[in-house]
Amino acid sequence: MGKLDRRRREILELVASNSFMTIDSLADHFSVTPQTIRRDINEMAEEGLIARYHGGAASVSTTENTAYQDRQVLNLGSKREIAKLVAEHIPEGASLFINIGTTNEEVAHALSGHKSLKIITNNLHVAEICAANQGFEVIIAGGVVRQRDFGVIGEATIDFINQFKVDYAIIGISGVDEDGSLMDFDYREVRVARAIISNARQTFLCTDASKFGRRAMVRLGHLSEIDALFTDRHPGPNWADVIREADVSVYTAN
Amino acid sequence: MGKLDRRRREILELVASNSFMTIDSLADHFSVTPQTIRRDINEMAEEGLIARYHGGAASVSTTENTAYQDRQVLNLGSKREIAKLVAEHIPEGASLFINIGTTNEEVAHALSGHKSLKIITNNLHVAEICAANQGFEVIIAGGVVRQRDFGVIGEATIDFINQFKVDYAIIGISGVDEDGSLMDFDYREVRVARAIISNARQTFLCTDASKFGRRAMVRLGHLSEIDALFTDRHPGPNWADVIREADVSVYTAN
DNA sequence: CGCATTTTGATCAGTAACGAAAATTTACCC
DNA sequence: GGGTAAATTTTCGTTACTGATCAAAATGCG
Repeated sequence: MGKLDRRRREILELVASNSFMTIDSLADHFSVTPQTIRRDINEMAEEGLIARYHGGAASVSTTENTAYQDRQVLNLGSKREIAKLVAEHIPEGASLFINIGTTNEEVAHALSGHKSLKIITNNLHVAEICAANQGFEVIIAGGVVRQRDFGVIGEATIDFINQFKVDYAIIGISGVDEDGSLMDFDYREVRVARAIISNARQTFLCTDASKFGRRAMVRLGHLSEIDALFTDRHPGPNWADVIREADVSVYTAN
Repeated sequence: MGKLDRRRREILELVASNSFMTIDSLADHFSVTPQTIRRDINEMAEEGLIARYHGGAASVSTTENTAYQDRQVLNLGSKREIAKLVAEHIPEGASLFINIGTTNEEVAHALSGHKSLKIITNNLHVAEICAANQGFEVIIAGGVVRQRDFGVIGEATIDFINQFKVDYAIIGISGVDEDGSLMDFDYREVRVARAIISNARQTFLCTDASKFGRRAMVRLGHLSEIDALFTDRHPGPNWADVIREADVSVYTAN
């Protein structure tokens, strides 16, 4: 194989794994001039291997995006802020459960500032994100992987979780009812969440304020079972009473 | 919510799902001038929501690159070819174990042409890839997630796997010794692999030819326990005798 | 309604990226 | 080792993108 073929193959790989590469960064990487890279990516773009743009090249998206991916970027800013706040309340060396939900995945990212944590999760993405961290011990709960959101659910999952007792449970939710009931859509997920809560010393609920008042079918529990609520802004006066009665600490991101 | 917030949120979604968007295409999409889009994406880039490039914006890769990812693109071409070959030998509706290894992840990709499969894996990436498929039932084995390669290992994993009996085991390997011994580095991983093999009706070994002769410490088993070997090219005359005696079918990608 | 603020559009000089072509180096084959 | 083709670098005029600035339009608020 010639040097040129090898380089083009590697360009393809770099573009594929970084989703976008500038001409200059590629030129640096291979110690060649930008013009050489330009010739490479122009020809590869003709073959349809990559997408050419002014200043660089991007991968041609082979996998169509899932509904989940679309949802994930929804409200990303607030989710990140909530996640940062939660991470600040988790002490070094703690053990945690983290369950399903896009906000929880942002929490996993935000926790990467920590040095040492023990994390048990039924969320494939959380496991991936945390496993990349050097000092973390990550345990994934076994069971059926749900296509919708890469959550692991089922009886085996519950049994698995019941083996552990941790300091904190990080919980997401689909909706909070007017009376403070925590609601979700899938009863199998709810059963896992209940196992998580009952095996944690403290429970943190992480959800953006838009979930307050949103309806869902299955009752997971009640605000009074939660120790702290992390959200982007206070849910509003309608909820002040319920929150006070439930004795929940509220932390807002602004 | 203002018009601006809505637009920026949609920009984020567009950039995330297309991995790269030009200024002009965004300007067209929202029927505003490029200058407006420029302002949007510059501010979003400051917040770290997207990556700004000359002529457009790309999504920020949320997971930082690991040594594993770098290894993954190594020899990608051969791995893909091997994977394609394996996928052709898996019938519709079959049940499979898939274990750790980058080649196995390519197999997971290649299987996406199938309509209906039941897949049990101790590889986080394989679970993700397969779970994206509509007709697949994916089960992840629980246990400790190894940082190196996102494999799940440990006693709990073995127990979990022993619950199942499947049609095919798709196995990767670190090295094959001169006498046909299958070798690996981590004995915990080997124990999981052994559990997988003993609970499958047929075992397929997927590995590129470079692994033949490569040394590793822990003995996983022997070629004679394998039903078929899938590789990119024949390992060479040194191995012809061992392979014949072990009664292994060899499928090469070229 | 009218004022203040925010958001958007238009202009323009400066800069970064572009392709074409010539010069140079490298690789290859006999 | 010399000749030839391929690959790469150099150079340069052209095109495309950029940020700054200011005016216009839309929006929010009392």
